[in-house]
Amino acid sequence: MPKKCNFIEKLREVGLRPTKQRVKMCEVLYNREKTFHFTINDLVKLLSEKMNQKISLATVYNTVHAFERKGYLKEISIDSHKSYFDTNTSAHHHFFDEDTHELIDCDESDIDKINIRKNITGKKINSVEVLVRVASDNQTQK
Amino acid sequence: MPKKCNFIEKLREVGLRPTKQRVKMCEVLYNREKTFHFTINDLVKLLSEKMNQKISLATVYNTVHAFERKGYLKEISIDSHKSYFDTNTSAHHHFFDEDTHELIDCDESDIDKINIRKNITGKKINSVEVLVRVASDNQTQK
DNA sequence: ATCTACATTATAATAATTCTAAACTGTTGA
DNA sequence: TCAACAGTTTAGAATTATTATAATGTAGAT
Ligand SMILES: [Mn+2]
Ligand SMILES: [Mn+2]
Ligand SMILES: [Zn+2]
Ligand SMILES: [Zn+2]
Repeated sequence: MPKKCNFIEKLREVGLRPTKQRVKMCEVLYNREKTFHFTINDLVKLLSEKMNQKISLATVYNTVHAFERKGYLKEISIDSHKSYFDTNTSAHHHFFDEDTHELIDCDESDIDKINIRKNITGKKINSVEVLVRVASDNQTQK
Repeated sequence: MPKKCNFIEKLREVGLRPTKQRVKMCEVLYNREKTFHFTINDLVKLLSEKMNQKISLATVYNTVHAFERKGYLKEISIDSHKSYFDTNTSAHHHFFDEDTHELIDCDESDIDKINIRKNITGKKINSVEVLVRVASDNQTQK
């Protein structure tokens, strides 16, 4: 996604009408340095609090899924209880902080290339992703 | 878990009362060769159909979570929309068949040891797990 | 300006999961 | 042996995340 505000172009390119709700969502999601990991709830809060944009919950869901279909967002499974999304849509690895429930992207260099020795007959590999769960080091817990 | 039916002992060992519901669940979960990956729904179906045991849904949830707390089951995150559980409670890797939604355990030998080069300050690594998504090889789709 | 397909919205519906409170049962120890 | 208690089960209600519905609005083309 672009650095500044011509999300209108980008949306049109993939065949999504650049409505003001979608443009606002793009601004929240993509006007930032690093990739953004979020839940629907995070996003709704950001839209209503930071931006003063009231967008109906249904639209947020619709738009997130539209972006996902168009390759602007990727769903990440770390918690079976709610959906996390990621503005980094490539196959990549994560650290998951079990204290803060924060996801952190791994760089290429952080983890050696994974070598899969087994193959399932008649199946091709779509993705290989590593999840590294981390937690507080200090033994402050009883 | 044991091969035959002294689940009563095992349950007592971890401080769970060996009620008939729990013993039946143990039989369904652990009287099998390979590790078992399942959703709550799978389990309820197995209990009512194969075994002729009607167990309330609340009890199935309660018991699964009790087993999880006691280290008899582990929750697996592959799908943000429902919970999968695994009778293999060690940290291990999986293949996930995106056609059939089936989980398959990887053996030690299937994937080389993962080398993590990055570390998050103040955090220790709890687990490192790989998810390999696979799907049908034939290009039968449009 | 008009039209039309696509979007947005409030609201209802559904699905997974958890809570509640009453009835039940495994275990303990008199 | 058996009453008593704590832990367990249960049906059903409540909660939460998500999706569907159907009426209204709007972007983009003519
Ligand atoms: Mn989804
Ligand atoms: Mn859970
Ligand atoms: Zn990421
Ligand atoms: Zn497994």
